[in-house]
Amino acid sequence: MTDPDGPAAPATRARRLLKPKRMHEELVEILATEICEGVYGTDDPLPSERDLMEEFGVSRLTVREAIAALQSRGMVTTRPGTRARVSAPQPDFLLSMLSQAATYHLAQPGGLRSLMQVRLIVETGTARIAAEQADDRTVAELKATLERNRAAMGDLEAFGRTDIEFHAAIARIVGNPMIDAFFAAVSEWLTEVRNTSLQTPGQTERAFKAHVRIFAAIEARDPMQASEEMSRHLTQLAGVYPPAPTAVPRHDEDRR
Amino acid sequence: MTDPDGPAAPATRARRLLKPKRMHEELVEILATEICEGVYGTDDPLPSERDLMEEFGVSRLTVREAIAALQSRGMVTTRPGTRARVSAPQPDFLLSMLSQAATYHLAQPGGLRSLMQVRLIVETGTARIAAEQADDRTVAELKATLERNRAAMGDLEAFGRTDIEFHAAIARIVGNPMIDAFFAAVSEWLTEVRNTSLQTPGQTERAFKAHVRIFAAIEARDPMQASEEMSRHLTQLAGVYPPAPTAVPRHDEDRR
DNA sequence: ATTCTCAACTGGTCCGACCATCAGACATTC
DNA sequence: GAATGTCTGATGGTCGGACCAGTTGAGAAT
Repeated sequence: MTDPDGPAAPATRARRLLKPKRMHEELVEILATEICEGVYGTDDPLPSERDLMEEFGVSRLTVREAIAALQSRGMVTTRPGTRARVSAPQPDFLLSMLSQAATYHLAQPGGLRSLMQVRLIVETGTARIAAEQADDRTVAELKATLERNRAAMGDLEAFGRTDIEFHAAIARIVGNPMIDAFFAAVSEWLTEVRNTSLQTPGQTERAFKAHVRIFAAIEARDPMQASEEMSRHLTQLAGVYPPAPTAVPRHDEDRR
Repeated sequence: MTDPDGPAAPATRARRLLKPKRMHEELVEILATEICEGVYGTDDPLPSERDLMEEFGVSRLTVREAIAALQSRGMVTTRPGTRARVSAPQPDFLLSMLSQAATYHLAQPGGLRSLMQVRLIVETGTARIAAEQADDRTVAELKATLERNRAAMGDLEAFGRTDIEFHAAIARIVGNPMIDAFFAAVSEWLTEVRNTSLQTPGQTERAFKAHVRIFAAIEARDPMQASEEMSRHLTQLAGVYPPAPTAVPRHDEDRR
């Protein structure tokens, strides 16, 4: 970066085997580090493109590529006519990025099993805390989602949607944004799997009955019972989930 | 994108208030969607820059910015002389990106409390499963980490490190990569907080004793006891964690 | 004090140029 | 026939220049 004539000094043997880092990547690292260290706080503008070009002795393309990369990570926000500004992390953004990883891992052997185990841990723990912390208002809200779930029997799409709402309402009782985000993410990642499993004969009835028992335990402020009912529900659910998917056909070299 | 003469049709009032999307962002969306849909599988090359320029009628800069953005998200890998290739999600990469968000949220009021609650849920659940699934080999490994933790008494840095190892060994008993990743991430995010709390008089002794009790429960294959001892340990730990941090000074407009 | 104008700053996108790296086809050697 | 070397075309990395659209703030006008 301070030596624009080449990416590195004369290459040693070991250096030949490593991928030389692109200049814009170095600039990304520097700027990202400064952002994380608080040199630039949220909503602070970064230096202008022209200033960065001059300071680091690189072309405008290199600067723009670095800004595009930071923007792509949600670290900065760009607007025509003004400098890029540091942005606060957005949960939506992070979840969409995790989705790609999640989708990939769900396609690996054992991926769904791993996620269901994590889900079992988190949702049973959440149900327990919800039963400890529920008040009359949150119980009423949870009951409303249960009624909507009941009304959706016979309509698979609506049942799946209200199923998600029921689980999310339990998370909302706890009032922890990280748990809310986990619930939202998992329901998105499991969309296909859920739709498939709900088509199993009798599965919507079984799921609804489990919801009724979970609700009753939370209404009764019984943490152990809530945790056990949720555990039973998710264990039964895991039993009707499809086996690990097989490899999907690969795209060939031609585009279309 | 299909109309390179301008980003949009004549602006309506509502459109004036929205941020016009940059062309390279549209290209990122198209390519990211195609990657997620499996049009390009892992290790498949994307079209060349020149092909993308021609197909979408944009400049090379626009294409390069889009590729830089995808690379920054870890979705593609670039190499001079060959086309960008789709890469499998790398856990290290995702964790480092989540770290920025986590660090930000930990600095918000209630952030640490939220994380500790999630940690309580996940680590008690993990301890319970570990007690169910432990065999002689994994118990011996856990015991080894406990002995190293004991040997580190009096050396705060080493105690903190072996503390992490002890918790990670519990996760390893379960053998779920997502849980392993969660443990690794949280230990990183809590580095500062941990170092501070271990300086509380008597805290290393209390932590070590809790580890002994947790180990005894897992050795005895007692899930309920393991879960309870972990819950006690983390609850006590949360009690010595520092209060929410105050706002940090902002970077001013000048660079240095 | 408020509003308007304008110039400077800033980013968005395009084009052209040159150089380094890679991969595959073909020739040569054993 | 298999292994190795050479060369060429494809490809990416980086630079510079150009032009246009958007933003902001200082100064003028009311």
